[in-house]
Amino acid sequence: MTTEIFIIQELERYLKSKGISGIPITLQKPKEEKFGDHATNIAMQLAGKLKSNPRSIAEEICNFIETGNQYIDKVEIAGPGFINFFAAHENLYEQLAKILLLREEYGRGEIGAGKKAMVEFVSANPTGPLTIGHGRQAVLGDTVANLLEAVGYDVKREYYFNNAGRQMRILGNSVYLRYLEVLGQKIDFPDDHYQGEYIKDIARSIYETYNDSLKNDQDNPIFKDQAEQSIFEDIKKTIHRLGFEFDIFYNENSLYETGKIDQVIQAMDDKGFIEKRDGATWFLTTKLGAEQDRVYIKSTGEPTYRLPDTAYHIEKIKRGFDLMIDIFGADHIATYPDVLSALEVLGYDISKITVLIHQFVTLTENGEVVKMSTRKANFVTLDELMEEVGVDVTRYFFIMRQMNSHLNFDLSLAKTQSDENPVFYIQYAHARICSILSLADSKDIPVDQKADLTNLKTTEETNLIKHLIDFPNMVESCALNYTPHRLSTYLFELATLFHKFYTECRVISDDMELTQARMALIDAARTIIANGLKLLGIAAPKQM
RNA sequence: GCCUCUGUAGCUCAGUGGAUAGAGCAGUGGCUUCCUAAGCCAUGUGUCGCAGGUUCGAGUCCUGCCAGGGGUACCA
Repeated sequence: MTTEIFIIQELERYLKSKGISGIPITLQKPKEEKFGDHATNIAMQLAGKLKSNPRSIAEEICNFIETGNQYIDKVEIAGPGFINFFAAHENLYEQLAKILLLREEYGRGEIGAGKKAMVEFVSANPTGPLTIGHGRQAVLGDTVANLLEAVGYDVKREYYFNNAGRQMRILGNSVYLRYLEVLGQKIDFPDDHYQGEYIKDIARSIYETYNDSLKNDQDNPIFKDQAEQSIFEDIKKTIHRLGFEFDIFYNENSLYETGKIDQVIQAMDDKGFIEKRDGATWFLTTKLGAEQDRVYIKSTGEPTYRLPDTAYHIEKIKRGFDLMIDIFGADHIATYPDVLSALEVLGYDISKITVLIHQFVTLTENGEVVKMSTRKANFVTLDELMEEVGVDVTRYFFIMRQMNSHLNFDLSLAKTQSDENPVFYIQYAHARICSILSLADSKDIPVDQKADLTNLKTTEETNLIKHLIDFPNMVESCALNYTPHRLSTYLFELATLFHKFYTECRVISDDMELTQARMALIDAARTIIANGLKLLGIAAPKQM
């Protein structure tokens, strides 16, 4: 039982006694200390309903609920009718002890227990190395998955890809042309082909194996296949370096092989949403209120992305997930509504599908915008970025901003001023704690599980405790609202509170009781920082 | 044109319909016989793009407008 839960129960008891229902009880954390630890606006919400003024309702509530116990110290009415609750310290200590008991498990929840979730992200076709744009999506997807796991879901990370089609043909031909170049032929390399240096590397490795035996064999699948294999290997290495693995690589091609694509067309036709026109097959989205119809199969016989995507989502639904998350970049914002509406036409429940859109990363270096494109060669790869600034900084930068804001990644700043980065500030708090604990250890002062926590009385100490015990709420809120960036903000604030505590309160002193209590406190802080950083995929170093 | 994201301090950005809108960076000045100064403290900065509306209460929700990003292909 926490103070928060106690307050909510008391307020529910009050509403019940008045025979009121349908009023949501919301607690908020006041920004200022003088307004207590929790506040509710319920009196103001009730004012209209009870035809009374908020302050007198608030007074009635204050008299109704029990105070002076282990949960609430006192209650005050303020402003237009806020009821401010001051948490009893007893409960703070109780929650703090819980952190030390549960350790790595503290912050984990049960909301998703027994449910299966899948997060589909990155999903870049194997035409080139992962770029910084993919990096944001990779970190976002992995962190969302971590958060869902933390609240109990069984989560699969899935990468959907297509190794057929026009782009892949161009990729194969790009390799072929570079291969001819290796053979000393002068070639005319088209603009729409893949310009990157990695294409030349692949061509050279083909030359090393086959010499010039393929020079008149432009259509040999070896060019595309070698490129795909080599590029995919690199992509997997990059992902591994970023600190996670995909559970499933789902090949779009399998949907053709098993006839799933044809089944979608057939089913859509049965519902009357298909029409052949101008040699193409159309999805009649105008029947659903759209401005124009969309092409399913081009006159060349090739499907557009909508068709396989729809088949893929049907498969996802059939695989029995309770929650399906798609993560797309802003350039795909127009692609998913067609897929979802097709699923609805076919009678599938799309309420379990959540589409998260993230905005682009703008890369700047020396104040200038660096344009990124896979086909043109002037991109900075995710690998190069990690090389420059490290994995921890990379992950932190990508997660620290809300996903639908445009992320400005200042490369020169990340390179040259990385020691002023907030991620080091958080890691430093962790390292400092480890340092104190190891010093205590060398003096034969162990962390005592039975330390008397009521010795923690200063403002710095109680502020730190209050923030620490908010961690489970934070994790749950970040997971359910898909706001992973808030976890980074939370950890930054936690580090601030710890550094302030460190400055004001000496941990190891002659007062053994106080020393033990403070060691318990910093041990709890270390645990929360480590748990939080783990969710972000960032290391918690013991020393820096 | 239509759809969509964004607009908050000099810069980069937080901000769950609540109380006097915050942090980092940049600037200035201070703090270390003592557990890591990668730290702490002090100092100043706002037409929350503009105009209406809803509400007891709006940076937050709604409408319109302005500016920027991204879509609006028989590309993905």
